[in-house]
Amino acid sequence: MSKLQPVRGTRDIFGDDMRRFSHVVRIFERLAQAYGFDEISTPIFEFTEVYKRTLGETSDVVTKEMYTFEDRSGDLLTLRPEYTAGIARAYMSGGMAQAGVSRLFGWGPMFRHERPQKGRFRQFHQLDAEIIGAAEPAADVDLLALAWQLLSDLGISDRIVLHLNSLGDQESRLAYRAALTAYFADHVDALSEDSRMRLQKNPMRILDSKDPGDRALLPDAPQIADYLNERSRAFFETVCAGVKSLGIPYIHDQRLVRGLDYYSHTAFEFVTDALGSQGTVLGGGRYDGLIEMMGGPSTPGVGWAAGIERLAMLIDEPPAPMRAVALIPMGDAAEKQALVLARDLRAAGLRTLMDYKGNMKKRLNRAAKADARLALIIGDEEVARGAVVVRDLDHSTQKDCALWAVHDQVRMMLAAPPIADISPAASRDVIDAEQP
RNA sequence: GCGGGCGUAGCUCAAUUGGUUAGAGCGCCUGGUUGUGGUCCAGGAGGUUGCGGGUUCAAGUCCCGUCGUUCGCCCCA
Repeated sequence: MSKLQPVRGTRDIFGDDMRRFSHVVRIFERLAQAYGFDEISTPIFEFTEVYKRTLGETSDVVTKEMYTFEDRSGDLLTLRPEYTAGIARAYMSGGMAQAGVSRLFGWGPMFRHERPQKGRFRQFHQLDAEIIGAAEPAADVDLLALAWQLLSDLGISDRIVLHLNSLGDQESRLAYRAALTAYFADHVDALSEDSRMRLQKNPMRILDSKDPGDRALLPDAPQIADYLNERSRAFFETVCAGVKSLGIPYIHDQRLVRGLDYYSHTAFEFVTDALGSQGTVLGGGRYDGLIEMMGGPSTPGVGWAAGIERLAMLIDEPPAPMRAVALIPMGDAAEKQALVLARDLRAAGLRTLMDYKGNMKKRLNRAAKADARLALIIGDEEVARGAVVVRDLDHSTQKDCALWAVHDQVRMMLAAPPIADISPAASRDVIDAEQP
């Protein structure tokens, strides 16, 4: 292999991968519109402070995963590792706060300097949906409904379960954190090395440790649910009730915590077992403290992000592109005519392929390989009498057609069932009936 | 950032205990067919065996490094 390779953890997306990718994005855009979200696009880099302040100094993203660099004017910039902080920043700098509740969606590349694995890249892409300015649990439910419908429309919801938890408000969280710290402090000797670090930085993360020793301590550990204050408990119950009425299957996963500092109340992940250890396909939660943390007015918010690559890996075959019409001009005069014909067919929205070289056999061959449905053959004879041969590549039938009637003829033949939809016997009949 | 597996043609894979000119299928190109495709037949192109070093008379094969990839840890989409 040559040195011309993409940077580690990045990749070119084309062919089947690109079709899957686009399909995911298209379904998302359509749904987000239906749910009343407005599209937003934010820069793929921000001042480093935007992420440092909001994600938490001790988070993995900030301590070891950011692509940070100094630009020519000496500003410290970071390629966005996630979408929410950038959108929150845009919300403030764009004066959206005056407009009341903002329902925003977007998608694009994210960058994290991690060890690549299946379903994990250094440049990856996320779908993102946020509701900023709504403090009500109904907003959380609304967002979960969008997420679930997305997974359903992609045809993958049967392989995915919603893990739902509440981290409570600030008060609840601090109380729980204190209790948790006290509990684990009594068992420091039994903790793994990683978890001893977590105990210092973010004790809640010990809860989702995979270390057997750590896990043995969990059954007796304090549970977040027992530390939720009345407000937080009511909030969570409303969210759960909404999820239930929507018929979204979920489990209350008390060990679900999120790595970023800005989360409160609702936290959730949609998880599949089909992607190895990268099972989370969509995740998010409520971040009531985020905007204040960034220096703005106290503003509630909820949101989620989904990995496009991970979703694309889970879906079945994406829809095939439109069957094409292939133009096969033979000779100079024919080529001129084909040029105009191609322009008109394309203007009419038909996928039209134009082949430039080779004998008829090769051109027909290429047309068939490109999955064209029809071939329009124009040679000197046809030019001379103002006609075109329209060949149905599925049925191996063809018709002579006057130039002025080509559009109608093409439409008619495209409307006929493709070969896949008719029985072999019927296909033979057609050929017998129409083959010259 | 840490640990394990794997890198041979565009793709999927062969190549005996280290042995001489690294093969096959698929795909691609050309011809058989001067204007009729998918089948068939014949031919062709395509490789610094990821890269670098080492051991050896001899390395695709063994050793070291490196890059990539993959699985797990960490964490997440």
